[in-house]
Amino acid sequence: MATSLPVAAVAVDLVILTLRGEDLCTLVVRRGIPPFEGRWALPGGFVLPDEDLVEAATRELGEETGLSARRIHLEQLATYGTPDRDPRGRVVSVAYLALAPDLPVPVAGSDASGATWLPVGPSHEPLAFDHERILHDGVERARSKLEYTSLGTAFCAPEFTIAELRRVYEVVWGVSLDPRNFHRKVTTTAGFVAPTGAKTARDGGRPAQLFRTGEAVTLSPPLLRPGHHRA
Amino acid sequence: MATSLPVAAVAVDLVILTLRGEDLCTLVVRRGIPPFEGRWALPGGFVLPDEDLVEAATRELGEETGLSARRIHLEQLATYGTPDRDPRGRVVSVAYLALAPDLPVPVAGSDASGATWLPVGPSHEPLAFDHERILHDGVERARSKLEYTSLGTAFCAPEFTIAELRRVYEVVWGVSLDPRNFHRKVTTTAGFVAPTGAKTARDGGRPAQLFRTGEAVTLSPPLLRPGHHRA
DNA sequence: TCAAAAGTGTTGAACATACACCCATGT
DNA sequence: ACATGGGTGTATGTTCAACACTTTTGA
Repeated sequence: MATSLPVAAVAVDLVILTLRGEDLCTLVVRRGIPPFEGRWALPGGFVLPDEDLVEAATRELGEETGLSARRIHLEQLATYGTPDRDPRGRVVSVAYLALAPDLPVPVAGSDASGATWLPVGPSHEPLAFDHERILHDGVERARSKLEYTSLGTAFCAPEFTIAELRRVYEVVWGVSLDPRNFHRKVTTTAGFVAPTGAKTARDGGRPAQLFRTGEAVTLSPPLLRPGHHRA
Repeated sequence: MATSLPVAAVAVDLVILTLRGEDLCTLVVRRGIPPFEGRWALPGGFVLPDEDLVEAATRELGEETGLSARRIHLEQLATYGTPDRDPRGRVVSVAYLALAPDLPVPVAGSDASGATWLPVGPSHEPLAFDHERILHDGVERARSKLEYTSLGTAFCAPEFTIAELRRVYEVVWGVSLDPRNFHRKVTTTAGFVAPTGAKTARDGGRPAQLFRTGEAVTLSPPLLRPGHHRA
């Protein structure tokens, strides 16, 4: 290719969402070098010369969480390429969205002096670059996908109870759902969840059946109708 | 930025969808130069050094259709960056999806020896590069968005009748909808369409009210419940 | 007067929310 | 026994697909 063609550095950035306690959290790393030194940023890095985009995202995900991408839902979110978004030069960043079950405290990446789970909310300290916007888009995508797909199971451990799955929706949407109707809804929707046969009493009370993620399912009508649930 | 950072050319490609007769069509240009010389390809081009991505897409849209991006819905679709997707070198392409009303026959772009509206179907000659996949993703996105947003109006002229809007859904989804229930649904959904007060009899029979696009609306439940309609 | 398309009214079925009620376990 | 959460049954209200019917034009 001629050098006259316009070029840019291509990066991937990750919005990795998980549930911790009562909060929806995203993984952030402390920047150890300028620009934005000392600020939190989404994990990410440059795409290698012979690497596919999703490969680069998978690699970064593994480096940051220490886990293989198996079991972790990963999808392309959007691409951000405003000319001045990175003071070092033209960087086009392809953002990926990952949904993960509650993971151990992350290990620090090589170019970051620390990593943590940041609760997503109206008031966290602003992220570096345009990562605030990327995070916002990622959370919106997750909320929206939970509404009309069976993706909520991506936030759960390999085996989970219906109550644990329900908590996912309650935290992500900030609503309170009726346990009985929720149970009926997800267990009667073909392909949403698959019973393992096992039971657990880890949540107290009567032991609950354990389920695995079913096939990916599109819901019509959606699981939740906005405005029909208690905040 | 140091030259040691990985670089790629960044392009935008456009999936421009419109309705012509009974077909959903996409704009394609005949490639005048290698690679893939003589094959149909999606319109697109490289992003200029100081240009935002959406700016580049808007510019290409204007060059190809001769129309300003006003009135034409444009949204980012996805980004394609497999290392070998372009034989000339590493090209990362950000695809945009445009939905347009029936436009005049397009003008040929500067680097293309012809342009036409290609009916989207199971059997058209395959497009250049990975554009077949991009087109597929674009059509899927359009189908999906019609289901749970009021975006169908983007396929209509500035003023349209409910019957014309209904035809959009029937063609895009390949179904047959009840005119009376469809009418009720879109006219009673707040913000979907806004009456202009005018009437037209251009479709024959009793004159129909004319409407304009309303605010963008998210539908819950969706406009169509799969499996509830005739093919 | 007839054909064609717009638009309204109505009804039976499907579905969702709310909640009464019973089940199975730990303490 | 009782507290805790799991899970089923059921009534009441809403929404929807189907279609009978009226309205308004052109031929």
